[in-house]
Amino acid sequence: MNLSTSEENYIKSIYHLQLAADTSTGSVVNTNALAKQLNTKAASVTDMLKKLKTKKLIQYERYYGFKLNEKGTQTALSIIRRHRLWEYFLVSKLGFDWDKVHIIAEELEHVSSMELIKKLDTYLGNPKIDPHGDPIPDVNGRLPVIKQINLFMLPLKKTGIVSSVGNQSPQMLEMLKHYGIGIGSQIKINKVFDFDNSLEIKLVKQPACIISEQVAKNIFVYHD
Amino acid sequence: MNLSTSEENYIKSIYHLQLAADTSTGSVVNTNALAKQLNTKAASVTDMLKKLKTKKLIQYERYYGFKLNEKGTQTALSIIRRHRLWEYFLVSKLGFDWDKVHIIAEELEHVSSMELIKKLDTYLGNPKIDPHGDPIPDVNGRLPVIKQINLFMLPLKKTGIVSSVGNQSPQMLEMLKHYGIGIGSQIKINKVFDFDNSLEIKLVKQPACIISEQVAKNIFVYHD
DNA sequence: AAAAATTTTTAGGTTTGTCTAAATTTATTT
DNA sequence: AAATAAATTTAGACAAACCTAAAAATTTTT
Repeated sequence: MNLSTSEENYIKSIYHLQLAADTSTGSVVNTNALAKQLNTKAASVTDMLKKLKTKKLIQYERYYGFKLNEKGTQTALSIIRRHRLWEYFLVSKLGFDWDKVHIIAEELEHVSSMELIKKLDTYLGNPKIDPHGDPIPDVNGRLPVIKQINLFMLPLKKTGIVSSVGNQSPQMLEMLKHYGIGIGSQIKINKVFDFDNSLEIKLVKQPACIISEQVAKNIFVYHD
Repeated sequence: MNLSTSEENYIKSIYHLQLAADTSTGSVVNTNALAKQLNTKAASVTDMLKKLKTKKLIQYERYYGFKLNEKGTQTALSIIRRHRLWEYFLVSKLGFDWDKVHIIAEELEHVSSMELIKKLDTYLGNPKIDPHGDPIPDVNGRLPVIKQINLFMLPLKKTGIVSSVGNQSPQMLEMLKHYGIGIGSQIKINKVFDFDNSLEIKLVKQPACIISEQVAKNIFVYHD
């Protein structure tokens, strides 16, 4: 099934709105919300909904709302997979800051080669979490169960892999850069100082250093 | 200047046709040739030429042919730069075979972020030649003067960097994979056996090995 | 349960990039 | 230099994706 960039954007937005939606209403999305999300007008949304219905990607009854069916959901997950893998690439390989990658990944995600995504995934080491801490769906559209915890909760001497950072202000980025902490960094807690809850941490190939409780609480690690 | 994917493809094709054209005619391109190259019809080309003229990217007088002006040429070189950097990435980092990357790079080249290309270039080590042996324009649209020579011509004990391969048949790819030779490999000639002109070569982190004259003549190296 | 407000859809247009078919212009034969 | 052929352009249409404005359906208010 070959989808246009526009169709893909609609599918992705519907997916995100469904997730955010009240499940009690059956995760049905409404036209205005989608129009707002996509920065377009309600009339345009209706046009596209008709097309997505004929392509059998959504369930849609006019005036009654709409939602992705199984095929649509799988399509959305595949697009999200591409988006998040590219974000991971941009941050971990090209050295972009977290907050700059979304717009670029938004373009890259529409490059459709299966082979490309397969090889990119392998090259990146099959990451499970993107730089914002969101899970990356696997080839089969399955979302990994993320055992992401606050660095503060990591048991002493156990290795965690930095998966995301809560505060993405330039100040925080500067500090993390200084400590050499980035997405994917292997990190261990050597000691907790009870006085102020600061932590002595150890990163691979770097001397141990101390970070404040405040910093630690903004760092999330992947830990199995 | 924000160009659509279609406009970019036209600009790129005109550039390539101009290069291939007889310079005696002033490198002027004709409508049918462009239509054929772009897999479209002459009428569509005429439509687009009008638009590219109003955007001041080409010189165009109806019935008299057309060519890129300075602005158009710079635009073309920027697109070609993106294309070739992506091809380099796909081969050297993701492990694609040379002959599979063109179609994918054709999509990636339209992702427009300047920052992305700048960082990609740095990440790849500012390559000068793409996997097909074609030069990669620099940020300012200057084409590097390529000192690409046949491996056979590389002076004994001097290091060359593999830049391209003449024969891209699966058989050749298999053989190169076996020897661990790829684009970017650092290669040295230890010895030439006069008997059959076979070469003893040495690659970084690999034991010396011997390749036939026939193989050597299909390998091109960058050497300064 | 009417009236009012909101949401959604339809109707009819616009732009981009394409097309076919016909009309022009240029080039080549004879 | 006509006649013929080839290349190019115009004219008019079409699909995709968007728009505005008006109509229809639903929901909320009174």
